[in-house]
Amino acid sequence: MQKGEATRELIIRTSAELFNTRGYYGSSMSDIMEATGLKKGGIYNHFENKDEIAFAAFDRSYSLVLKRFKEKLAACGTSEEKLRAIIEVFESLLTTPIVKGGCPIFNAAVDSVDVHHKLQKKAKDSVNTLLKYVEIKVEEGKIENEFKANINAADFALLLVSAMEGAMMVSRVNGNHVAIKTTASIMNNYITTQLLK
Amino acid sequence: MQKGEATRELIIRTSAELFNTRGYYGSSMSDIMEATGLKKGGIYNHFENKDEIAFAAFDRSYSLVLKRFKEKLAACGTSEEKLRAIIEVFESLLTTPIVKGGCPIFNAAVDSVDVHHKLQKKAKDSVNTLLKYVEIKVEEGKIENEFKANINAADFALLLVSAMEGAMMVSRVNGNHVAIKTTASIMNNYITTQLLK
DNA sequence: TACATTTGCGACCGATTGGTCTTTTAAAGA
DNA sequence: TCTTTAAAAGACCAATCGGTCGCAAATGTA
Repeated sequence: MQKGEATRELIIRTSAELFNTRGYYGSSMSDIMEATGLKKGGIYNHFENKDEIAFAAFDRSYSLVLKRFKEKLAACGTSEEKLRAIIEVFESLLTTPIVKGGCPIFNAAVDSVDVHHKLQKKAKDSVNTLLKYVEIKVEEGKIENEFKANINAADFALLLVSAMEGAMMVSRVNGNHVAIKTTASIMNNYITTQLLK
Repeated sequence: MQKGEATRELIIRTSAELFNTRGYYGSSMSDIMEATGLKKGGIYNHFENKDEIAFAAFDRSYSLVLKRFKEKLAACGTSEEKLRAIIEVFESLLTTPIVKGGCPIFNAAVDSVDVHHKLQKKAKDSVNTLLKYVEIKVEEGKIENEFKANINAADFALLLVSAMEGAMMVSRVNGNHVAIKTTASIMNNYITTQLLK
C-alpha cells in the first residue's frame, strides 16, 4: 500500500521532465516506460491514460514552482527584496531546475495552446495565477511606501513575467544562460530606477 | 511545369499554419493531406519527407516575418519611429497574423528545443538574427544622437524581444490580445522615458 | 506460514504514424 | 492533335501510437 504510491510518484516525477523537455506529443508512452523502467501494465496500473499522467505531472511541476517562489520570498523582508527574489527564481528555473526544460507553466501553455483544451485550461489558470502573485507583491510594495504610487502593478507584473519567460526561451534555444541572466539584471535595474521611491 | 510549383506552395503555405499552431509533432501528414486537399502521392511528389516540409514552411514564415519588419521600418524616418514600428510588428503577429499561431520564429524555437536538432538550429539562428536586427536599430539611434549614449543596444533588444514574445505567449493562452497590447504600450513608454534623449 | 491483495509484466489490440511505389490522370511541348 | 512528361492518386508497408487484459510475482496482513 506504499509501494504503489512510490511507483506512482516515480511515474509523475519522470514524466514531468519528459513533458517539460519534449512536450506532450513529443513524449510517448514508450518514452515514459523507458525512463521509468516500467512496462505498460506497471504504468496503466496507476493511471487511466496518458492525459492523467500529463495532468498529474503538470500539477506537480506547478506546485513545485509556486513552492519555490513562496520559500524564496518568505526569507525576504522588504518588497524590493521580494521582487528581486522573484527574478532570481525565474533565473533559477534554468540554472538549478525544478524540472529540466525551463518553466513548466509556460512550457505547458505553449505546448497545449490549440491542441489540448484541458491542459491549456490548466496552463492558462497557472499563468494568470503567477501574474497575479507578482502583481500582489508589487501592490504591497506600494502600500508599504517602498514603490512609487503611480506605477501600475498589473502592468509591471506582466512585463516582468513576460520578459523573464521570453528570455528563458532565448536561453533554451541557445543552450546557455546568457539571455536569462542579462534580462534578470535588466529587470533588477528597472526596479531600482523605476519602481523604488 | 508551373502547376507543380503552385501545388508546392500550397503545401508550404498550408503546413506553415499547421506547424505554427499545433507544432511539429502535433501536425501529422494526414493533417497536411486534409488541409491541402491532396493525397499522399500528391504531397510526396514535392517533398522527400515531413522534415523537408517543416523546413520549407519555417523558411517561408521566417522570411515573411522579416519582410514585414523591413517594410514597416522602411516607412520610418527616425530611429524612434523604427523602434515603435518594431513593437507594432510584434503586436501585429497576433492581431493580423502572417501565419496563424503567433510568432513563427519563437514557436519553432520552443517546439524544436531538445527534440529536433535541425529545426532547432534554424530557429536558433533566426532568433539571434531577429535580436541582432533590433540591436542594430538601437545602435543606429545612438549614432543619430536620438538615444542616450549610455544605453546598451544588445540589452535593450533582448528586453524588447523577450517581453514581446513572452507577452504573445500570455495572450495566446488567454485567447485575447490584452497582454500583447499592454506590453506594447509599456515598451513604448520605456522608449520615451529611458531611451530618448 | 498461509492467504489475500496489490503490483507489475508482457502479449496483444486496432488505429495511426511517416513513407514507398505503381498506376492513372492531366498538363505541356511539338 | 499526338506524344511526352509531370503530377496526383491511393493501395500498401513496417513501425509506433495509446490502450487492454489475463496472469504471475511480489507485498502486506493475520
